[in-house]
Amino acid sequence: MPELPEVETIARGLAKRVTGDRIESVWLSRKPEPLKSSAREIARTLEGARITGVRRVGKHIVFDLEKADGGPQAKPHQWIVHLGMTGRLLVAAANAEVAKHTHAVLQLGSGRELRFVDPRRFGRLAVAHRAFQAAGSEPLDVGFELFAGLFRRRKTPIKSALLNQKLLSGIGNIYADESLFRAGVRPRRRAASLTRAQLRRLYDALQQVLHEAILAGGSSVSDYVDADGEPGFFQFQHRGNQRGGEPCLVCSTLIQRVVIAGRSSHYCPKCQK
DNA sequence: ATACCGACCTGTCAGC
DNA sequence: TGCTGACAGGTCGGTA
Repeated sequence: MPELPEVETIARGLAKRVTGDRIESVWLSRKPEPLKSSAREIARTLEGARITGVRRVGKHIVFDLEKADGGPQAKPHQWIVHLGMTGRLLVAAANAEVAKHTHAVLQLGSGRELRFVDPRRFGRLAVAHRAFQAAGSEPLDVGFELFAGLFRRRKTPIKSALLNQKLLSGIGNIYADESLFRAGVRPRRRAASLTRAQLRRLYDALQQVLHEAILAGGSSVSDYVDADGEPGFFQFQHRGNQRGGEPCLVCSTLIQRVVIAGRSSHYCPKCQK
């Protein structure tokens, strides 16, 4: 589900709830484990650590950890969570029912639990011991010149380029379509064929869309925390991303649905060139 | 080196 | 009600 604005919202919510808490113990499910690091390595890193912060890097959630052993010079420890399509992180009372498809449970010093639930198992857990970095540029930090340079001489459709995490980290199907709609650019256009003016519009649209979505709390982040507090359910207004066959909200032309790089893509044939 | 495409999983929903 | 097939906001590895 989650793209940059959703992950940002989730990370902020978690930061508020678990920063300062200590991880007493860790349970990881057997089965085909959705782990990038070994279960032993994850457990060893997390157990006994204090969570000093939670932040977003690309589509990853990074928990910064402090271990009792190291002084200020100690190497960093981080728990990295990628939610995939259906992953969720829940802060729950220890006695709350454990949801189906729960793959990890962290018992916290506060008596609560941090749980990772992921029905489809596209999510990934890992630990990192050096500053974790995304593969591509951070969409909210990248300047226009760098942004434009990413697409130079690239023959792939602009939609594919936007989804390529090695170029920009954090954009997914929804926000790619939405920013292309606002910029008036068809998703199949070869990336290198965009004019400078179109790149400018795409850049501005992307910034605008991401900021709006973060302000709205993500597109459809529903109850990512159960237990204590704010439900965090918002609906972001998509202008472009209607279903295929529905009329464009701007010009009433029927929205087309095509498949690009295996992902369904919606665009208005009249508004987008 | 680059770019498609299927595979990885489970759940949901429309249509019959 | 139950079955089938299409689809879901993501990534990876193999292949061309």
